[in-house]
Amino acid sequence: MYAKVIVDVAAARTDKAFDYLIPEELEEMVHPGMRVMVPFGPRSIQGFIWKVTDHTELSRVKPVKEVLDPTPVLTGEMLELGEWMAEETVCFLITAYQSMVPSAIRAKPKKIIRTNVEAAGLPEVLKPFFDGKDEAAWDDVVQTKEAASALKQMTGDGSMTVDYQLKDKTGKKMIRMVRIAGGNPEDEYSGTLGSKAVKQVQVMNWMSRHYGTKAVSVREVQDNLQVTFGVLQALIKKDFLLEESLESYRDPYENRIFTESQRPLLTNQQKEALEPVQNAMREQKYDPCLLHGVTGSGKTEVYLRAIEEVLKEEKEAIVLVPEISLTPQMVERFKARFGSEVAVLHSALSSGEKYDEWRKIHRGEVKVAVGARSAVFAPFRHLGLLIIDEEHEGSYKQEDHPRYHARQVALWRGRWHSCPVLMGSATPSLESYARASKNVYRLLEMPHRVNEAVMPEVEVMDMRKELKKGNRSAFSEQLLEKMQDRLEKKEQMVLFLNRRGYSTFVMCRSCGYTASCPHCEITLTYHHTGRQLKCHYCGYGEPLMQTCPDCHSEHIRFFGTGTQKVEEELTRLLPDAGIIRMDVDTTSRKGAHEKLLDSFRRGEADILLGTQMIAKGLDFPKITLVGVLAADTMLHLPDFRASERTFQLLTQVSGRAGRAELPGEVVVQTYTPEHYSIQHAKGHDYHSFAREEMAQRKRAGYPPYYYLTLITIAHEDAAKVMKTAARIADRLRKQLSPEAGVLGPTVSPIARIKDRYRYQCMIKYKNEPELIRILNDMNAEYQKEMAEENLTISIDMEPQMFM
DNA sequence: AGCACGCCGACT
DNA sequence: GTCGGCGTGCTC
Repeated sequence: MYAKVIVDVAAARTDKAFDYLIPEELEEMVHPGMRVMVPFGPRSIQGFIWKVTDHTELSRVKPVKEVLDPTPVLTGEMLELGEWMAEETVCFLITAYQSMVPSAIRAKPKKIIRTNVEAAGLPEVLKPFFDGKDEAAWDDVVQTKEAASALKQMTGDGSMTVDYQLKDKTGKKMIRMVRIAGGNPEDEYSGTLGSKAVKQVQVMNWMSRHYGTKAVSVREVQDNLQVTFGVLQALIKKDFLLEESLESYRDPYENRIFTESQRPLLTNQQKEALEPVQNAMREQKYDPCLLHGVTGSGKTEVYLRAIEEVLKEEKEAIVLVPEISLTPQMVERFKARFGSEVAVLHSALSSGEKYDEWRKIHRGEVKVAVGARSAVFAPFRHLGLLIIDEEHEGSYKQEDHPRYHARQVALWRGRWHSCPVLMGSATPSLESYARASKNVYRLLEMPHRVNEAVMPEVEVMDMRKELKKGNRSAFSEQLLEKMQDRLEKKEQMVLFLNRRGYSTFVMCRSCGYTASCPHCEITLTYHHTGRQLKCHYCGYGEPLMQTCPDCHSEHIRFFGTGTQKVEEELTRLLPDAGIIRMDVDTTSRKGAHEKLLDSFRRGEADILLGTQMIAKGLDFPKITLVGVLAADTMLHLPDFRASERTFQLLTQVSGRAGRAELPGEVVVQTYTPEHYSIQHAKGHDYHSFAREEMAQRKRAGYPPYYYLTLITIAHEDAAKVMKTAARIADRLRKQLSPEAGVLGPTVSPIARIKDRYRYQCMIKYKNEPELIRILNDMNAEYQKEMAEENLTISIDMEPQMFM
């Protein structure tokens, strides 16, 4: 028998299956999807068994060295899904498979040197590394040239051998347990143990009374009886107790009690939305559904009810949530309803925690997986439902290889398992909305808020007028008045500004010099903490200059406004207000996010000021005012989705106001109040916005009318990038059908990142069956240049970002 | 991606 | 005459 193995080397030339002989004694236990160690050239590497066959075309194959898993880590479904992903996203097969398993199981083999000579016979330079043992770590030895060359000589004449030792990168967590040895515990141990061993008698009596012969964790015994481990050790030594270890999970939510609140009654529109999903589930039918429900219409409850149905059918469900709305509040709702049936996959978990959650799913110990993008690969075998909350979110698209879109993967899995896929949003992406309009997806509408709550009043402030009045602050007069009003009433408010830092750019007023990153074609942002200018792309930072480096004038001024500057202005304008600022700079520490929100919930501050991350899912009853300080920050980005994103953002943000009894109010400040995305957001009118935006897309030839593929070429040498980009564009124009449009090459919106110049080409097409093949051929042709000259050509099918 | 093989310059 | 530089090519 032979195994076709996909080896763990992400390179074009190794992007295929390699054949290995399965030794007879392993034949029974080898299955596709397991990880194996295989010899590969002079080294030993990891790989996935892709297929098992009884023949090979090759005359000489090496045998599989070691099987790493007792059961496959990749199911048959995953193996096939990976093939599809590799094809669709133009990535290596191994890259696709790697993205489907937790990083913890990608153990890196450690190189070990074993010496076959006596310590005395070792060269002086090598002696310290062995130090009495016959093993040393390869990485340590090759640090110095002398040792490395001595090593080379020793391995050359066979007096040393190099081995690969697989060490578990993240071990399973073990709990130390003890149990009473022998068949029957006694009633009273003071006789058997003697009266001197008071503590030991106490332990034995307590254990026999409470646990009989069952195992107890050492921790529990210690906590309950206030004894040290020494006491237990003595008992183990005397064979009164047996020591055991139990494999356990790291539970990030341990010590937290989730109380099931009263299950709310469904509204009629919720029932109507739920019904087709339940039907599809019962009929075991693939059925993609787009749930368009306004903010506050109770989409989450629909999800929860649909999952209840899945569990009744003894099937499993995946719930995808955007990373930033995967808050403890969100998790709590699922944990409260489904308890220990839920696994949570979250980027903030440690790699060990992620591994544990993954294993619970893999072993079938849980039935529901809630998580961000990568949770779409949860290794369930009997999926009954996939849910994608906030379906329109761009973060469902992975921005590095493999550049998959979780929505596409979810639909693929839904088809595989013949089950419904429920995509929910208050502001569906136009791609999905267009598909729903063409009945490719089933459209489910929930146009009303629960409890008849009214949509908040949205007021649009023209900041141009404020400027004319001489108001140069970040707040319009009206907004400031309303804020003062809320402070007096002791109500809470949220201020939203999609820009962190202090100011967008720093300019010299005398000569017009602007501070920009020396490595990227981007202006530096001033951060007040540390008085530094920072690049948000490569992390470069420098202290703020006192005088202009060009003309030496002292007229350095800040332009644009970031969260830090607004915070400063707020403390000046409203000195009595308590302010909490939330952005990547204040929430980078683990748990900081939650802490800030808790504090706001408890009413310890009046104003929550933040970026993107506060736009979603926060549900605080006392918020009666939401201010969007600069609605057009994202409107003028070089991205055809700019209007859509602005509309989505404004709608999400206004959804924060007035969710409970108190009516909410929204103030949107902008320099372009007439823009349709702002006007329709004001009117809470998704359909009109969609109609107008669709017309725009049609006119300009963008999705959903056309598909896009973005090709970005980057290199240190600007001339080389230009030349290569032009050659690629020519090539594509020749090979693609005349209907396909090739735009460019043009300079990328960010012309240089980390000292590399960037050009891009865009392909627009409707139907181009040969595209994938053509792109793969192109990759193959440039592969040499990419490997040798550090040229990168990245292919992004249906990109979400154009930077 | 590694890693070895192999062919040229500056040292004992 | 050797060590070691990194170009070239392969890995079942």
